[in-house]
Amino acid sequence: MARAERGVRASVWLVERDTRRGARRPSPLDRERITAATVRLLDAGGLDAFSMRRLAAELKVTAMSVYWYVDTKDDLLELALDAVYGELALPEERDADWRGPLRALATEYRRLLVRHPWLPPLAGRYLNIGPQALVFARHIHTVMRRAGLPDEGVPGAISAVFRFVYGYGTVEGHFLGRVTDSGLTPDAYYRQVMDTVGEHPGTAEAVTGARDILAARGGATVADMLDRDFAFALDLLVAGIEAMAARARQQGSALEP
Amino acid sequence: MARAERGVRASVWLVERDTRRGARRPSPLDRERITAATVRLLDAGGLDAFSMRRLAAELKVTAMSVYWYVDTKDDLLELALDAVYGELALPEERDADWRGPLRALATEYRRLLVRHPWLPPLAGRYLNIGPQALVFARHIHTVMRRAGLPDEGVPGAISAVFRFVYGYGTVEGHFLGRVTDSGLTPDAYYRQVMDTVGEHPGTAEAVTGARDILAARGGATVADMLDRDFAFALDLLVAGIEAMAARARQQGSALEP
DNA sequence: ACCTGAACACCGTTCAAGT
DNA sequence: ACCTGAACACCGTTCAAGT
Repeated sequence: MARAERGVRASVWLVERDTRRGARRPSPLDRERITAATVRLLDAGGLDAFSMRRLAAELKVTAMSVYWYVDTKDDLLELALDAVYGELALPEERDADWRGPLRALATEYRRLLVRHPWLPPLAGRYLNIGPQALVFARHIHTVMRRAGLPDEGVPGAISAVFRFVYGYGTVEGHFLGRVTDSGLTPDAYYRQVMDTVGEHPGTAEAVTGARDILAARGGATVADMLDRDFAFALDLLVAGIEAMAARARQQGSALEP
Repeated sequence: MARAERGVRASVWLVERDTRRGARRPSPLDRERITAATVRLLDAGGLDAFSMRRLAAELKVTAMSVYWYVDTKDDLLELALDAVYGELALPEERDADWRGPLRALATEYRRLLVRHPWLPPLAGRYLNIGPQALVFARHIHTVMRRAGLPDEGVPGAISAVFRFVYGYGTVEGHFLGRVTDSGLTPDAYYRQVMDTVGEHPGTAEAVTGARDILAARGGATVADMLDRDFAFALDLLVAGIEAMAARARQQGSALEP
């Protein structure tokens, strides 16, 4: 594999690739196949359980063969990271309004993060400049620029929405992962954690509030709660964008003679 | 160390502790000292570089001594996680308005995440029911309940604000970590990444937009940009909360005769 | 009660060697 | 051009043994 010679090695996506693959024989290995196997293993076992050796075993190959196609484990994870961005169903770019597409992007991103709980740590770790990530970023920019915000406000508004979704999806994904590990239903697991926390002297006080909230919501499932909170937060963010856009319009017109 | 006998082992904070420490002699080891050393090592080298063996070396003790005080590495990380929540300077709870305290909590949390870039992955991984985390959570609830939102909206609004801060601080912390690794100033690093990305065929197109944004902001430093975007997002969120509260008031009065 | 040493089953990665 | 095997310097954790 060609190696970057100079400067900071910032990402897989910034090193030239040899074009030497002549498909000279049907090798079981290439970057796509390796990346796909990586995603499969990450989905099945999570980030901690993933190793180059396990990947090699999955590909029925010796541990070191993979290193012909990839410089380091980090590079491989960066490839897997970008690959799953390709799963996002992106809305039509020509939509007139910004609200619908923005909600669609946020919802898709949330689903992606929950489906691949290993994604958030990687998305935080690397530069996210792979082709699929860039397409996603472009969509986000296009949509947010249509919201009527001042230009300087666009990056902040994007952060408000998509850092929120990132955080929300991260925590939700971990929660559901623990649920799976426990072998219980989400609701049974939630109740069990609440009970355990409630029994413990140091933490009991903290749950009484949570219990009240739960009761006030009238027997909704955990999944319902997660959906409702997400929806409310998204409504709040859309309302916030509208308010900031209105504020900018007012200030703009106040400056005119 | 006493072990949890039944149920899902969900957290260090849910196992009874023996009260057998009689301070019978000035041992160099106890939970606090071990936790403090863990935080020190995590701050210095990050999560990946941290190991039980390195920690033991730092404490001038054999690798396995630590296991007398702590069941697993996970438990230790959970202790470190909660310990740093104790660094948060929390606002007075009796403040009349909610806006100031909410901004203060968000800003403090952002600073904490950036100061300890190993914190986000751990905060995502564990249950966050340590004593310090609970104090923080109680402050958040108290403040948000004063914003005039309907009760069912409070969890969603908390998510909107603090999942955003979580995501923002995570990415910011990683960025500044890469800056430190590069040995460059934040601005030089940022320029270098932009240049490298701009030179690369696959990614070049993506930066032209970013360059324009940068130019439109008129020579601000990277640190300024991060602060401004965060401030704008926080304004947006406060405006969103106000809008949702107003909406609830309207619907409430519309229902009256 | 607290600490140690040896051992087990793993890691990522390098490097020389095979075909 | 692609794949292998042996080796290096690590991991977290168990377990029997020391004081």
